[in-house]
Amino acid sequence: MQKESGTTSDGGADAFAADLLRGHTDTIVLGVLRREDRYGFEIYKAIRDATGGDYEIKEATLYAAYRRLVKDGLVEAYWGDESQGGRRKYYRITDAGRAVYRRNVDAWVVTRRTIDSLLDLKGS
Amino acid sequence: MQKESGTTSDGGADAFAADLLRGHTDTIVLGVLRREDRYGFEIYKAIRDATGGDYEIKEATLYAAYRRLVKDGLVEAYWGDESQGGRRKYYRITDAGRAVYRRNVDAWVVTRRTIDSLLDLKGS
DNA sequence: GTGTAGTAGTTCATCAGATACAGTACTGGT
DNA sequence: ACCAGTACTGTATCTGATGAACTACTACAC
Repeated sequence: MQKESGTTSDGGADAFAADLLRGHTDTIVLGVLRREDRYGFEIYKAIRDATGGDYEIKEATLYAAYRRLVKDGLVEAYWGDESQGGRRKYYRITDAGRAVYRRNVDAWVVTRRTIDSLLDLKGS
Repeated sequence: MQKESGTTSDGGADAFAADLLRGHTDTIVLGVLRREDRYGFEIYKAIRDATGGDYEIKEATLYAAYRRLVKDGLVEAYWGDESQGGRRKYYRITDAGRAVYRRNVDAWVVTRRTIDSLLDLKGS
């Protein structure tokens, strides 16, 4: 994508979308998987619905996150036997994944407080 | 299977630092400049102190942000006349900058709520 | 006088996450 | 048959954050 002479302050009206979630994707996925196993597209839809259209974490972003999480041993993948040709790859959170999830939630709380204080959003 | 990300056996413990602030840097800088003009290193110190060591936005990151903000017309830069060789480059937020700041704060509130709900953090 | 540390600013190469885009494959409705 | 939606994958590209190195001045010590 290009800037299109983006000096106009309006050019970036919707440009701040999902970059603000950057770095939190893995934690969000772990959060979804915390309760039960889900398959990839299901997680995508769950997040898409939960964000209510405000943000949308793109499929490619999520599948990259799955790959990362599997590589790091935080989730395990297995193919569901839909047997009608459906090929759903399910993900299960591991103990290591739960530990990282808890740690990342703590980190998120700190992050939230940090940004709030930097933006002076205590009670105003 | 394995958890260690492979790069460093122990480095993962606190490796989640400032990437979580990613995308918010510009807004944070605008937030600092909202009240009064500041020079680069001063902003750096202000943020470093405000984060209390939890995170630290690196100098290079901030100077890159200043460049970006100036390029986009959200802040203006001018040299302070310290006249003792001191070379402090001050930054002043523009009207466009204030507008973007307000918009980004709104976006942050949505982001915060979004992540909170995805992590199921209603009341913690 | 030299050394060292802190202040202040800048440039550059590199990394990693997010995304656009393209592709494969199956299913259900018209 | 066609098309939209489901479901998964791969790759190229963009951007922000960072490490590292650099210039330059001041202050304090030895």
